[in-house]
Amino acid sequence: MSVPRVALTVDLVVLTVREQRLCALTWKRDRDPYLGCWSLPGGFIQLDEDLPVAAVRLMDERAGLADVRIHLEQLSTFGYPDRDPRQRVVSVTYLGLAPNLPASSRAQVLWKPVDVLFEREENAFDHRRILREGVERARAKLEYTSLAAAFCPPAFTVAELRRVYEIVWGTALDPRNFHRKVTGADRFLVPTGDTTTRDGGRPAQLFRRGSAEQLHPPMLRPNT
Amino acid sequence: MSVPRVALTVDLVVLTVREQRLCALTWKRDRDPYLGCWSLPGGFIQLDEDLPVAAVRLMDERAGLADVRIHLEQLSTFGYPDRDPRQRVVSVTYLGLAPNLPASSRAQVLWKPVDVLFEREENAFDHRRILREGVERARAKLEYTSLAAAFCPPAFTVAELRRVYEIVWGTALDPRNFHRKVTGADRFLVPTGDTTTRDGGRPAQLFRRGSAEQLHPPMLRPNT
DNA sequence: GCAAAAGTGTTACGATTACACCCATGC
DNA sequence: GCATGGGTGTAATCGTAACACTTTTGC
Repeated sequence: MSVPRVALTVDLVVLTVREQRLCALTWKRDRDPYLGCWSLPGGFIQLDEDLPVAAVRLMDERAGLADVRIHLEQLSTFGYPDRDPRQRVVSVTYLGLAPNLPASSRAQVLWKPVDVLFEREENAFDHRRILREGVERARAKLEYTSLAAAFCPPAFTVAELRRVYEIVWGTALDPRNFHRKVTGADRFLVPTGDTTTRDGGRPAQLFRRGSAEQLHPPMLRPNT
Repeated sequence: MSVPRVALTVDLVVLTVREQRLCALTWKRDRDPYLGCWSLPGGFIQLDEDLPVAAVRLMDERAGLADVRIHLEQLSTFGYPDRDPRQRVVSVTYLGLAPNLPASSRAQVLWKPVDVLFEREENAFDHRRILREGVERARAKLEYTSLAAAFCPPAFTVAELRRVYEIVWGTALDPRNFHRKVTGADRFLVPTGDTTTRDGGRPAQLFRRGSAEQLHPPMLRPNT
């Protein structure tokens, strides 16, 4: 049986919160097509490699985030025929959520605020659309999962967690109600016993992520 | 540049509600591998064809549901190296939700209850896992979208819609609270002006789907 | 009349909101 | 002391769950 074969890439939407903005990891293209435009880090899969394995490998090779335990999940697969002008390329996309870390030391790999990527800079292929899907997935998942903590360092305060929600959603949240809700959610946060004054004011308790993956009840975005 | 190429299939999880059960469309394999086992309808993509286009084409060729306007959305992509014993095949999967219709007249294509497929019958490839993902997606989407109506005929009663929820979720719902909630949800249901006594008892209003895609507020499953 | 299913009213409860208020630190 | 942010208490409101009750048909 002879069947058509296509080239298959894995492309990564890697998000973090840094300097009060939601940022994505970008790769500045140094060859045609789309020379000089930003693209998402990614690459071709190998023939003996499962898709999540390829995503982890490319997170190392292209994003410079090796050995970082970050959340990775599959987004959509894009495959309309002319999305790459050279040949038929189908792309399986993955979403990664990372704490605020330096990216690769390569100048080609940079964190950029997603609003800048959406509004101003020239993008390669259909990567703006893929980025938008990743950002929307992240925004939605903060509501009903504990993934906001994936943007935080190992120990963090309730206010730092709240800032993640506020920055990703772009909305202000009441600090007092937020505190009550996240500390009351089952197995979301585990107190470390330490406190910090790094945010100023009265010392705040430090927490680490609990075992919960789903939030009961969910954190709902205002005005929806 | 030489890159590895893989064969790409689109496989379909097509669900309906018939005879009080949630059913999926199955294809009985007539050749090796997995001769005699059930599989999901699907097939290889063509080189000049977008993925959703291939899904629609296969819905016709393999599922026998041409010209039926059913909801179609992408599920995951599966690609671990040995999922097909013959060659590296990556499968992009789609979920389709259909009203209760006869499938193809081909004996090879049959509606089967999903609980039977999960528990008893021999499945080909990893199609049991794909089916499970489709069923879980459908169950989750009934909560916050208007997709339950995709299982109903063009005009339906509130009780018929409720039975869809009850069968897909496997839980009983209070008919009175359900009625209030769905008729109150913004643009979910539009009265046709007609009534029917096909369910017995007092005549029930007939509705068709409104323009809402998201439900505000959502329909929540009991006990979760 | 009686069974069956449609549809409405009502009350109790749980979660969310808005905001008053107190607490513990740095300076 | 005073500014800053951490954290608790409380009352109004909204949505839901449970269930009594009325309505309209077929037989």
